[in-house]
Amino acid sequence: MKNASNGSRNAQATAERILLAAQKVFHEKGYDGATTREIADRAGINLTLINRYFGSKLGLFEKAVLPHLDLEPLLSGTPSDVAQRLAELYVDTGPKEGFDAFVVLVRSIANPEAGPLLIRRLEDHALRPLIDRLEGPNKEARATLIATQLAGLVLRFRIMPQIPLDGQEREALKQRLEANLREALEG
Amino acid sequence: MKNASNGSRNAQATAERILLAAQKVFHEKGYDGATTREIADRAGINLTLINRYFGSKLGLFEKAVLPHLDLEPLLSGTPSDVAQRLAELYVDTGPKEGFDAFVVLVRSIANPEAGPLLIRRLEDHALRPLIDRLEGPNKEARATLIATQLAGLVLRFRIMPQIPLDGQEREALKQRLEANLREALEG
DNA sequence: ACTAGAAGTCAACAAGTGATTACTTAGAGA
DNA sequence: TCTCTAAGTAATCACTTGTTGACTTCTAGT
Repeated sequence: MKNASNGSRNAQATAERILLAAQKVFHEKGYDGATTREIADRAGINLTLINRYFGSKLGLFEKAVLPHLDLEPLLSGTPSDVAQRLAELYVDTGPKEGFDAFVVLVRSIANPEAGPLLIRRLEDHALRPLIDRLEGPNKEARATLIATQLAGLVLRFRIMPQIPLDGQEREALKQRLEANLREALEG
Repeated sequence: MKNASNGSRNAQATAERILLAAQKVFHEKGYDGATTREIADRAGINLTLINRYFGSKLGLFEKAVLPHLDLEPLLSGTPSDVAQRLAELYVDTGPKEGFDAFVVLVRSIANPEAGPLLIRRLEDHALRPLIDRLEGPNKEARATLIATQLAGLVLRFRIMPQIPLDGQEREALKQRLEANLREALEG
């Protein structure tokens, strides 16, 4: 058989397990706080396989995190659609589990190796698509206003969710945010 | 003489030099990236003095950074004053030198020891003063909108200043931002 | 069944980290 | 001048981290 679907000794499946574990650990601890040993333990694989399959910790980071740093999928539809979608998504007092590349960005931006990669990726796959999506004058200014607003919300609701927010206040915030976003999107 | 004003062998002056060096290094590298050795070198003092005067790296962080994490000084005046001041201050394509506690916040938020300290401090000396300053309904929602917008701007202009912004776009951004801020401040 | 090569394991290194202990030196008060 | 305490220094520990090279085990193709 050419492609072993057996559980053990499957390089592709192993690499996938490493990627998934890496996403979780990078999400929780950031680049500096994440250790290759913890990633290996959570993936249930041997430590050295990380270097074998991804070259280095940074190589793993690039494969596990960078591709998911992308705003484009959220930008389809009318300005009203987009504003509503973003407000609903980013004013989120809910779960903190799972993997969020933008959370990883904030928690890894200080690292001198991961930081520049994240900034370039953010520029190419978040700022740029946002600018290109806009019509009318001052595209960059409006895109910046939107992007910075979203970045702040990531910090507030996904990184420091410990600070509670009343349900009514949350609704009010969502409405005001949506209005601001729509205005910036429409021009 | 009771208080030596001589250059050498002055504990207070030495502690001050350590604090200043620590601010710079924490600003540039964040909590994880900053090493006590680099702080000691830049301060021109012996490594062990850090632990003698501040107990630990975290103790130094608390003394050097936390007190400066404070939004209150920027909140005096009318809503228009505040909005204009904040827009001028945070849409800043200028220097990246010096010490900015909010930059340190972002670059250190991932650390499991420094992070919680920063969040608590931010809540008490940034969010809370902002809420208390507002009048009318939905104070928390409006304060959150303002705070998150400012946080995003810190990320955009003080942490990733590598991405340039045209002067005209910068002016447009400032105007739009100021309008948004004023609206949230006034209610 | 045999075997070559892929997949996985083991032990360890080299560098760097925060922190501690014991020692030396300077300088103000007697 | 002498001395005693505070200020400063040197050496090093204990630990973690990313990474590597050599070894073992499994499995697909013959």
